[in-house]
Amino acid sequence: MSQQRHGSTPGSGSGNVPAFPDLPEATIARLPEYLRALHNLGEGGSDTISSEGLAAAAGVNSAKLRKDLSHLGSYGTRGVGYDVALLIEQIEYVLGLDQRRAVCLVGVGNLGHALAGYDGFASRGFKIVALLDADEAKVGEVIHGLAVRHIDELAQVAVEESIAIGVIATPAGAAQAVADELVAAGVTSILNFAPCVLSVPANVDVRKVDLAIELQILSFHEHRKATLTALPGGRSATGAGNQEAVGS
Amino acid sequence: MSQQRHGSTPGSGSGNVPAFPDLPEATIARLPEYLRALHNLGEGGSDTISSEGLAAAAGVNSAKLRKDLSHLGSYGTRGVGYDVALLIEQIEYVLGLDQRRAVCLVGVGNLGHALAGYDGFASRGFKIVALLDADEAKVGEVIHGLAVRHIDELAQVAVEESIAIGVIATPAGAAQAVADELVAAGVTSILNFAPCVLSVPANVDVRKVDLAIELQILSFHEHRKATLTALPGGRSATGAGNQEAVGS
DNA sequence: GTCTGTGAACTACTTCACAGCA
DNA sequence: TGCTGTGAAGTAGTTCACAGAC
Repeated sequence: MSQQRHGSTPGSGSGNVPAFPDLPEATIARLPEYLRALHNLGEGGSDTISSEGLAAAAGVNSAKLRKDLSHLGSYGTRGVGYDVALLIEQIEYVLGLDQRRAVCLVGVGNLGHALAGYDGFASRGFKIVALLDADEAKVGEVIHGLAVRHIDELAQVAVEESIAIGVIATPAGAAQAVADELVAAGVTSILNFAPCVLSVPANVDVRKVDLAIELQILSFHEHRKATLTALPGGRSATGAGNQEAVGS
Repeated sequence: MSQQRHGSTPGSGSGNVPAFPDLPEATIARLPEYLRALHNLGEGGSDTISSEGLAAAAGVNSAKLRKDLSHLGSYGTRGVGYDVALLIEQIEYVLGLDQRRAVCLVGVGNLGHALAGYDGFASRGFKIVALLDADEAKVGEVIHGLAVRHIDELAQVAVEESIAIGVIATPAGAAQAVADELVAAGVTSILNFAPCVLSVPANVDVRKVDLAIELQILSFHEHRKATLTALPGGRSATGAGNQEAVGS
């Protein structure tokens, strides 16, 4: 959150590895969107794309896009645009997508089941390599080609499969215990679908997705729109912000 | 961020409807968290809770919580804390949860199937009242007590069931067409799980959840942590932000 | 002329620190 | 005294507008 420094070398001019850019959180959250848009454009055969065009494809304004990309370094050409292939490569590098990251999923209930088979993970470089559950009745069940193992095997699985990211899809009551076990097993990134706050050490990153919260936020806006249009001085229904994207 | 006025009457002394508070987006996104924490506390039997206590339960700091709640009005007592029941009622009112909002889900594939059965919706006041899909093979299938109907019936369903929120869980290629149909049917809030940008009129609110993006953000942080600890001058793994919550 | 990269202005959000009420 | 509510200060993020490379 503090200073932002782009691609140039850091103080202690070290090797050939580009210094790791210190990107604003908001930028990081948008890079995956740009990447997806670029992949779509790449399939369309374009070699280069203007900030205006890419911004439109990603649903942001062009000034924001240019500033975001400028944090990665200069990969555009003035008067021309950005080289699609080069930019894809660069964003994938920064996001760490050039290395395959193994994911384990804990909790194979209703939601976990769907996540286990979600195409979007595999198609974007993430592979679920282990399914775990506390319920003995589920252990052994094969879901999308992977057998469910018992949660007690977590530590062993984490080592065997070099788990990078743990996904928690258990009920809220079990989530903290699972998080503790993930942390103990050396996992430092957690995606939490359980509706609860997790407490973890400072070096562990947690992201939370709560589907009901999203609906509640929409509900607020419905309520707001209804109230404003019903009010005497109410202006036309053309409200404030729409198209809020998720991401901290 | 203009005026904040609590439950009392608005300027143009109209009816008994309290003026609708103009809350910052960031605050809105946190209200559901506070609500969940309050419900947990309420079950524990507490009548009042301090900002410190509620903040801890919701995973934020207490100054932020107090400022957020102050936007709703004064529902705390200095020297004591907040009345749990009163605060729950107030937050539910603002979020529009006192009226039941009907949800329709379009796309009953892998993910849609899970969403149809997701407990978290029902338990927090949202009822999925219709399932729709373009695939004739799926039409008629009963999922969690609800029969799948054909997407062409959308307009009819929207009226019959007074749909307030549409959830899109189709593949990316179909999402824009579905969004257009939802808008045409008068739906003004959309939750989009498809990995694509939707374009909608200004009065329609869209929120997007992209599960792969969440993983990519975590991947970035994994990459960052790995790079920093590997660097000569690398500081200890105790990184910057963790526990990022989703929400714009 | 075109379109990127970026200082500067602006807006939104967070945190501090304390006045003031119970 | 204890704790809320809130101005003021600080920080992060966005948008503008234009210099400068192609």
